[in-house]
Amino acid sequence: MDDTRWLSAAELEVWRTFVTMFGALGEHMDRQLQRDSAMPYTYYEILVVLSHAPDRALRMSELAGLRGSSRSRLSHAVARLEAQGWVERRECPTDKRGSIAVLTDAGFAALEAAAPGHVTTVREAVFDRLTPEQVRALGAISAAILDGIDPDKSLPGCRELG
Amino acid sequence: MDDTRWLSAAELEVWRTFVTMFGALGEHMDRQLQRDSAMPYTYYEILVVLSHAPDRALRMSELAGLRGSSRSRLSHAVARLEAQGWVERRECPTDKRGSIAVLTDAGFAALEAAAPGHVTTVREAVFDRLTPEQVRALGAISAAILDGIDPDKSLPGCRELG
DNA sequence: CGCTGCAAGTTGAGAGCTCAACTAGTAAAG
DNA sequence: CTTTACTAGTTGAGCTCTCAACTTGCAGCG
Repeated sequence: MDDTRWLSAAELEVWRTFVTMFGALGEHMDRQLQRDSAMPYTYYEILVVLSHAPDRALRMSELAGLRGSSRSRLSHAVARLEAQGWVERRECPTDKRGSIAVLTDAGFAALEAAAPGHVTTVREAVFDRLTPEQVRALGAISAAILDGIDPDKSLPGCRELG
Repeated sequence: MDDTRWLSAAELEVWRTFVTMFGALGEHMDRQLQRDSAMPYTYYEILVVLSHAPDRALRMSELAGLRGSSRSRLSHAVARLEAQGWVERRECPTDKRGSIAVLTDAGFAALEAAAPGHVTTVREAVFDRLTPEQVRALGAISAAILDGIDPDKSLPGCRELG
């Protein structure tokens, strides 16, 4: 029954540190955006993705895919963003089921206002604290873990089939 | 106005990969525990900390400190765990304001039942995917980031003040 | 003792997320 | 053209978390 491969003491310590950092960093980022720009991190990310899209518009499902978010979550989020006037929903001309989310000027302005504070927080909390080597390592480690969870979501360069 | 130190292209890519991994891993861990053991990851962690404490008991504030959780959050969580019969609340004999959370036998049993699946998930998602060197790097990186966010929470070995 | 200030913990409202239905439209097969 | 299967997206209930009060008790000072 118990063929569980438990963690070694060293692994356990790494895991505990990692998990703690995980929670603290997420909270830190979220709190900064909430405080300074009145939006949760998730919504910031939606605005970012939309702002990079052609015409600042994307179909809901594409947006969900790019963000690694569920349809339901995105639907709730966009409803909220629409109520704030940062995003608009339009009908999709080629598929009547579809919905297209468009970043409004107000949304773009909100993003522009929020970005400096956010980036500064990222820099101070992460990049300023790591050596260039560690930054590279973090990228590789993240990609490896991501690849194991959901190969579809991993960035280009994955060459394994299992 | 704009003396923001923006991220370089390389940094941005690391950040995006990291954030995506962040979200995916959290969701992955949470879903596994929710599915197999009917508890969120946060609650699992509470049970773990309690199980390691002397007499499987801790004051609320100590528990909150060890878990890096807010008092409010812990209070809600323990209320839920108490309703499930996994934790009991007792009065603190030395401080009538205080409350002591105690892990029940049922709670311990639930933890024992949940642990193998959880550890296996951690191993498969993280440790099996990284080289020993990457594991060490991850520990160092996590500690460095954690240290920057809240020095109080960082593990022993922090020797900076400024 | 009687204040004032602070710490421990709880509570309730509100926000975001998940999960499981559900609506509506597309696509493929007969 | 109808039936069936599937996809896009939304909705509502329930859960956890945050934030801001609020209650209760401790501690120090007069």
